[in-house]
Amino acid sequence: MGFLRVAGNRMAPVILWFRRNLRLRDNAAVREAVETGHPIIPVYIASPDDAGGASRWWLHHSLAGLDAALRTQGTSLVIRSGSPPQQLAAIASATGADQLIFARRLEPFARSEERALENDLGDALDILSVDDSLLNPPERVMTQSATPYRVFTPFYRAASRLGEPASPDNSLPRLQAHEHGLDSLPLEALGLLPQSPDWAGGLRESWSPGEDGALARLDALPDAVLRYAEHRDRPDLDGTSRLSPHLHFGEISVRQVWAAVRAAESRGMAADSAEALLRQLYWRDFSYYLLFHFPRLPDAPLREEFERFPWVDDRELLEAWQQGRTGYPIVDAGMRQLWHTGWMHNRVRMIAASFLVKDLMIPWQQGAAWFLDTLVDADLANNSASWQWVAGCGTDAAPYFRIFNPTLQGQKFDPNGDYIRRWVPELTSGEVYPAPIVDHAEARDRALEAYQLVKAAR
DNA sequence: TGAAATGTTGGGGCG
DNA sequence: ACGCCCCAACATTTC
Repeated sequence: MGFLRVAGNRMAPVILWFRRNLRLRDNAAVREAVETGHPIIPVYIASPDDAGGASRWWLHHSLAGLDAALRTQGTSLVIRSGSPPQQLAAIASATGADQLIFARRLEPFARSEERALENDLGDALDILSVDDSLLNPPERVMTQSATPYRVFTPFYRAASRLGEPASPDNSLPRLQAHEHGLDSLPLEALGLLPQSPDWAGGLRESWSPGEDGALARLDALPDAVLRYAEHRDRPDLDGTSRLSPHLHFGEISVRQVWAAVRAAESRGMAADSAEALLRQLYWRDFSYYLLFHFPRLPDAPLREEFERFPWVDDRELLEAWQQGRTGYPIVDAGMRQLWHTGWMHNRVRMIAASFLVKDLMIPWQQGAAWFLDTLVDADLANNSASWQWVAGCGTDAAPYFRIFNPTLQGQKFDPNGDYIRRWVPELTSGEVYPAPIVDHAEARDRALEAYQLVKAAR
């Protein structure tokens, strides 16, 4: 494309629509916008999935960080709410912009947004959507018979054969500002922060949202996950990357994470740890892949026979689980860590989820909804795929009869009890701790019995 | 990226 | 010395 810097700069501006890619470095949409040589109007439009209390808190700070970074370059983020086609059309007609650039998203509502955009604005605007969020776009990994994979391992093999991702471009791009005079909502107007009460104290202590915070976490990666293969299942040890919320909001790219792992490997991180960590990135790809190919993933079981599973709708038990008073220390510790910090160790997520779905037989969708509301890394694809996996109704092999014993899991993965004592202080303080709300052995039998109905219906 | 039930083996106590 | 039993350790099967 010709690059002409016209005196006085009368070139039509480009709209750069930020979505779940709230960073400047190694951002394909930013790169495309910069390469046009045209002035850029950075835009964010409040979206229906700006949902979930903890996630909204994060989003506020991530947007604030992006806006601050843009302001150091003499521009700023135009913040709107409403339907993207309407808002973007209004911006285009007010500024004479003739091009729109954004990173593609894979969630069902986002895809229909993008279709509407193409329909409504495709004639007036040159629309460029780029693949940027995954190692591989979801269409690229298919079976021989051109159907989507349903099981992780074959997916992983096929995706790995496509090679490693490109090296990230970690330089800070320069965005040419455009004098647009557009209205922008103050960030506060989006109402993303908790008001009264302000429950975000634990979140503030635990996290630094935004691209700077993400890069700091990435810098800490080599130390944090040096022994990932041995430590990743130990909630008492702090051996995971804690990158999930940064990745969810696109404050860093998957390529940057990949490169950081490879770099750590070349400086002494064991190969098995590096591989295990990279494998997690493929799990993330797989979740989005499943959501793309099976858009009902968030609400309907992929194994249809589970529609007849006799789930129990019990508000009191659900609340006991949510509030961390099930009487099972490892479960309660996890649920309290979640409530306090907006995050839960992955091993404990599996244990807590298994308890809800199998011991209490409460529908997995209710657990998924709670996680979406309380996790700072709340992510429709990862959350839906993981809950279906735990519930045994997903495509992957996690048979329903695999039932976690919360006591054994605690002994195995929190052998000294450090984790449970940290989050359930009454265990040591002598305060009253609830008796188990169900007997695990009985609950297990009941769940297996219920599973017979599903099997018989198959 | 389970756990419990059931089966098998082998060492050691003991009559 | 030998067979019998107990039971822990490990393996396999089942849910």
